[in-house]
Amino acid sequence: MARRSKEDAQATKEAILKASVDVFEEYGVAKSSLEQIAKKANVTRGAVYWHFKDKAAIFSELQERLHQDFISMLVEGLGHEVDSPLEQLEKLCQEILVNLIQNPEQEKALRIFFVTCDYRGELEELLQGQCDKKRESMMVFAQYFERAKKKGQIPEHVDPEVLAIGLMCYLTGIATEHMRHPYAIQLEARAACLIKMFFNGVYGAKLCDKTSV
Amino acid sequence: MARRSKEDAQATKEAILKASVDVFEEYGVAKSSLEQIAKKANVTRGAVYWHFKDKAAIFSELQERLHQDFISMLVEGLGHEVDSPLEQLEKLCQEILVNLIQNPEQEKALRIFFVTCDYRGELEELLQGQCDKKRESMMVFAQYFERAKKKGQIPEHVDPEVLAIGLMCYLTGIATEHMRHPYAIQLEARAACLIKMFFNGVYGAKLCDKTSV
DNA sequence: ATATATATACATACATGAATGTATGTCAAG
DNA sequence: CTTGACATACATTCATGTATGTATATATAT
Repeated sequence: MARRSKEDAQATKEAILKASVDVFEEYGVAKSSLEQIAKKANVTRGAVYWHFKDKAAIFSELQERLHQDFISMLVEGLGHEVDSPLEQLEKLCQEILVNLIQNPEQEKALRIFFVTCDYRGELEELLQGQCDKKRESMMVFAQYFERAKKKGQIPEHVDPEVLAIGLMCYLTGIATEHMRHPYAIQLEARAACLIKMFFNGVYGAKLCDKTSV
Repeated sequence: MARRSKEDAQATKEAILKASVDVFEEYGVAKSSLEQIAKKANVTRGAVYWHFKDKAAIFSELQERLHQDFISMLVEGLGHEVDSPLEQLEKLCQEILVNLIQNPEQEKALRIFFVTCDYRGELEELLQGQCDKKRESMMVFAQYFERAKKKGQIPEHVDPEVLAIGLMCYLTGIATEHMRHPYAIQLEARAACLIKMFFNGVYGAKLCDKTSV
């Protein structure tokens, strides 16, 4: 039963990660046992403990990978200058949501980090990492708004950072609600509309500036 | 050591609920043991099992109470007709966030349901209840928008329900981000501004209607 | 009003199961 | 032949649920 070349080892590690996603999603991170994960990956707990220190280590690696994908998607758009950064960002946000609906693997992963996991205890330190990653994304958002401002598409007194924060909250709110109560908000039908609502506010001129309460 | 009149019993039940909030918040719902809760409430697990079937029952009662408070706060505003329902709702939303910051007990409770808890396993059925309650709140939101529409403050083709969904997502997004990463979004300073951003979008005329993609 | 019975409101003790981490065994790759 | 890549076995912890004990409050009968 024993085969263990370098590639084989890497393959079982991937299998463990993949199995973890499924198990985490089905039972919640806290209630998933390494035994369940091992079984789903067709290995024993011995293999799991060989590749990972503990459950938190598995979780951490999954988190790392997901955020990497997400951010690279955002940054890609920044690559080429465009006439209307706001429209570009709006499209991007729609794509993010559509992607979420159409890509079950990604949805599974996101669901784990936002819905089916709490960070108290062993995972607490990983929250800091998550916060940093979000900050990265937010700064990318802010760059879009910054560009729009330079083009005069956003009033001078508006702070791009606040816009970025608002957008981030809105997106995570939509995603979370969608994943927590799948049928409730009917995201497929309403994604574009919901995003548009937000950007209407951005285009508007009555936004408050940095110094307002 | 034993005193157990009707009122005493009620008091210990309250003590258990109060202790549960603290323990849940500190360790996460999944990792909290009834022993910890009992100790914090100065009783034994016997008392806990007397008043509640299991941990899920405690959680359920906490959830029930919180949503009740929240909804009654929303509905209260509906009581009196007002010139500008939109402004009224905007103020209400600001109040909700400010309340969140200033009322630590409420923040603790909310944190439990949004951040420090996952609903897989024993709590899964409670998600349905949560969904229903949110639906209630959303319908209240929708009523505000409906009124604004009747007054011609929102274009005819706009669906109040979508507005309500968007607002709900936005609010939960802000609350969740704030509680997950307390310092990150600086809610105290930005609450009003963030809310205003959203309502700018509502006042705008370019919103999509029910039939748009 | 007093005595008695019963249910209430817990505390204590016990049995069980599940998950964890580690220690050890094993076999093929390098 | 040594180390990497696991599988197996073991010891321990810990939470849960239940069973049992018990003192008091409250209802009931006298």
